Amino acid sequence: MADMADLTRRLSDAPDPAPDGWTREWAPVSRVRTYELVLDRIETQIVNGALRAGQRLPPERELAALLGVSRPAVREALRILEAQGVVRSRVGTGPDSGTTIDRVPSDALARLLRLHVALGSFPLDDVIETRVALERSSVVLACRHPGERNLARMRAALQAMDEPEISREQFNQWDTDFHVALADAGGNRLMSDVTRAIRESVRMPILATMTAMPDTGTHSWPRILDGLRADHHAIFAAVEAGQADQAADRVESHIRGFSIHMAPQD
Amino acid sequence: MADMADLTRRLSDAPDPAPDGWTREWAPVSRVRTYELVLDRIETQIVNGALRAGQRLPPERELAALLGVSRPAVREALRILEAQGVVRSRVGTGPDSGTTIDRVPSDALARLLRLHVALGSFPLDDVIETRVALERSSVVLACRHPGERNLARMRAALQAMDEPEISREQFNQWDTDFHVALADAGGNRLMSDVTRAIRESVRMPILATMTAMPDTGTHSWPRILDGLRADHHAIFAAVEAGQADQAADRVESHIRGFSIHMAPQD
DNA sequence: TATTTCGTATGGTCGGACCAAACCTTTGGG
DNA sequence: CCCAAAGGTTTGGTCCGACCATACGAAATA
Repeated sequence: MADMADLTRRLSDAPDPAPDGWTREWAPVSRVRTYELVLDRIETQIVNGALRAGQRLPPERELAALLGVSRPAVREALRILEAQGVVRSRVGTGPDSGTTIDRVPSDALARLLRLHVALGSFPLDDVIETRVALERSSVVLACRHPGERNLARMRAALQAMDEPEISREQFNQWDTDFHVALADAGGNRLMSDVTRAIRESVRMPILATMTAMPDTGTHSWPRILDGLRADHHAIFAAVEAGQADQAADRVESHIRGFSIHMAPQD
Repeated sequence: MADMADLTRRLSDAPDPAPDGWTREWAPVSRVRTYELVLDRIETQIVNGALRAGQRLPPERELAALLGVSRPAVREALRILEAQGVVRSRVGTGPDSGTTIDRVPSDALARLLRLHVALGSFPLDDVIETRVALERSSVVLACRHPGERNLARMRAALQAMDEPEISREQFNQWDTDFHVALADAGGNRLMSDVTRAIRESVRMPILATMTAMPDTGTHSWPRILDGLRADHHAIFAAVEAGQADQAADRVESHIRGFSIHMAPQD
């Protein structure tokens, strides 16, 4: 509990900042919601380094009492931290029980981007452009030390995507796996997490584009499919051979090549 | 309310998926928390496109009744969406009141990354590497259409950083502004938001590094400061002149050059 | 008509209660 | 003495109901 010292000051002790020249009673009421105060307090501790991965927070009831707020307020703050992959709550009395700091950012990132891509917070072209930048860098890193495990994942995805009767859904799934493995092979956790989040966030738009493709003709799905397969094999070959520049260029043209078929957002 | 059709099915109506061969009563109890069900329901509507930016959600009480859950459960889900910049809640009765869908991802991204960088979810080297990749791309884009407004922000930051007696804190602040303006000038919202989030997430580590620098000697703060100033002016000149490759290289060497002074994470 | 007042819808906050899970302790039998 | 069963304790999960504060809109009033 020594590290929790800052949590023991009641939130109400923090004086409201009164704007210059205004009397205290005419100062704007605190429109800061209670859970935000709790959140700020915990986040400050984390940024200060007082709270570290693996550490336990006080029980909800105790925390609420310490901060002078209600349990729902504490819970709302903890829910947010949990959704951010910063905290994990477990019932019971064991050493793993209660609320502890843990760091699992990738799902949180993916959720966040998925929602905002769906909402159109980011133009699709911007997402594509960012994806190109990140996957280029990832693949360059991957060419140095790909790691047999990630290479195996890519091989499995390649083989699955070569299946003659593969559906668009299945292809899309394996394509995601391929690119995620590629990003992981780069060995950069942040780049990999963001890349995975972006790839997953465009999964639905990509699937919609694939589904809209006709079964015959120049821009038919079978033709596109063959092109994508060839792209993947070429990218993989370049990575395996350690040809960074070539791999990066192939990834870029692969992504851009498909994206021209995607309709702009409504 | 037509769009809310899917929200009118009570959550309890969804049958628990019983594992194959297991009788219903021996099936594992739902360890899925109630707020997650609410969250999934709303997120699905967003991804499906049934809920769009600007639309209003039903009042909390009504939503709770519709879904057959308690108001705290609904509130926890809404708090998470609010922390993700997906939703905004306002009291009152006006047209802007209640909970509406709005999209402000940048703060949410920044918060998320800041916490995870502080927690060491990402090695500092990975953060630097990602920052290089994104800022290189940003600056290349910025060279095409910088936009007078962002150029002006950069000029202001440059001027402020040239102040002879500037403190490390102030310099760090203006440096952040400079890089954020640079990212904005690229015109790519996602890249800009992620870049800003990353730059802000390393603000504290960078400040700590600056503060640890001695006042005299080869690696003293005054010398480093002069180098950083020169870097910024060179980057700005390249952007203004539209020399994309040069600008990108200068940004990269600027970031890497300082990062070698940063201690690895504990 | 303009202004004030009051009602109403809505989120914000709280306290309390009970449940369920998980571990720990005690108890009792062998 | 050991081990299994039973019960206790801690902790998060869920819900209910109440009350407050805000902001708008409608009704009453000058």
